[in-house]
Amino acid sequence: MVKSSRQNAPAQILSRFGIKLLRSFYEQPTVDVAKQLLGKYLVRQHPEGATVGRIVETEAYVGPQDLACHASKGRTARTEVMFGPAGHAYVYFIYGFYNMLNLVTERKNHPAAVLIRAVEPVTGIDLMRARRQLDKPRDLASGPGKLCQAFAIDRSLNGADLCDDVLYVEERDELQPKIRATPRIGVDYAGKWKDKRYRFLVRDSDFVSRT
DNA sequence: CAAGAGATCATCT
DNA sequence: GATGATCTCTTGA
Repeated sequence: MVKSSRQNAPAQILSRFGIKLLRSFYEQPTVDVAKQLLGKYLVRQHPEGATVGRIVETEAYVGPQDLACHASKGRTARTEVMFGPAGHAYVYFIYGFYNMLNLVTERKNHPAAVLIRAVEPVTGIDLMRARRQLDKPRDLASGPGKLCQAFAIDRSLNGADLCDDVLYVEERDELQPKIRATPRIGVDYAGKWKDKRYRFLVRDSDFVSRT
């Protein structure tokens, strides 16, 4: 018995646990990172329990020239993290209510990041329900503000290293899903940059913020 | 279902 | 003093 279950162990480990993404992943061009994050798993460790979600929607904010990117306004206290090395969280507060989670990309002094807009709840669903005061899995993390609420992500995580153990992304045993690209949401002020197709969605996912 | 308003505060002018 | 990488609720068809 013991022997036969040991024989099965490697495959089980590969499918049940993922491999944490390395900093080199985040150092790639921002659009590539945004696309490749789809189908990977956002993991948040927390005293109340872990929450995990399959990333189904992202947006790329590619640098200071991108008028939708906060860094286009210059280097300030808020945007400082984006000017640092890749593989850190950029979390900011907006509209007086919501936090937004971004993952910093590219090299030091090139301010760019990927906004995580929606995940499909996988682990810790009851914890997400409690935090969101909602039952339906589809509504738990189908938007950047909702997902931060469900995952207990706030500005205390601004600057967190994604190569540590509190907040990170892992790859599981899954091929990259089919992708759809659209303009980004809520950036009408960004001139010619507002029409760039820098929003990426998993095709056919029911867990995106909007279609 | 679509459209609109209101909530509420950190950040930058 | 204005605004925003949003969400939820209300209204009305």
